Amino acid sequence: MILELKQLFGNIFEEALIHEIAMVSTLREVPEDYMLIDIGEPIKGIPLMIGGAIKIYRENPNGDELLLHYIEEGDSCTLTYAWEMNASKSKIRAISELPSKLIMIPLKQMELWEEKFPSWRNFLFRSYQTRMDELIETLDSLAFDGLEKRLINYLAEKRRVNGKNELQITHQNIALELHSSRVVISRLLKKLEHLGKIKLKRNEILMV
DNA sequence: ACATTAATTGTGT
DNA sequence: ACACAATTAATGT
Repeated sequence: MILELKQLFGNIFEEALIHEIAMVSTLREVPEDYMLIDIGEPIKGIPLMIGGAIKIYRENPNGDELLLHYIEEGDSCTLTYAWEMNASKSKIRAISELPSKLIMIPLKQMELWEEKFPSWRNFLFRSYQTRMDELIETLDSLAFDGLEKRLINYLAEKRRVNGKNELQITHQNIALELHSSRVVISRLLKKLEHLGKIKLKRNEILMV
């Protein structure tokens, strides 16, 4: 685990911190499509992403979900940290998009580190900031963009995260993640296909 | 190989 | 949004 930590965080964290992290944390590897935490579950710790990608969802009381953003290697889920203080129940759902590797840090240690290691405070702060920026971005998109633009963004982001042009996904799934309906997504995708932006197959979308 | 069923996608109203 | 048709994949016999 020290190896992975040094690789990704060697420049950010001091040696002593890396060792402390390695002492108290556990390395987890999860397959694709694995739910790491669901809404309402108690938060056990904060993840440091080593590899892969995780989708973060929000859900309303009716059970409608909405994809908020991804976290990727080098990221942490600082949102969790922000509200872990008061309520220790998760307000989000996290599902792996790819097979992923992550280090789970128990909550207890983290407060100590804030005092002890400036680099840790820094990391939290920076991570927090980028996360907020991302959230604002998706919020803007929700508020001001039409569904078509959101769909295009979604596809582009998915291609980037997966690193390939063939996206294995059903229209129904896209509809759920964007909080739309299947029919609407199908129609928009068809339109995009006619525009030559994508090619549609069953269970797969080819980005051009 | 064939029939049946379920899941996914396309289209009209 | 709803209903239905068409297509494709999965499963059993």
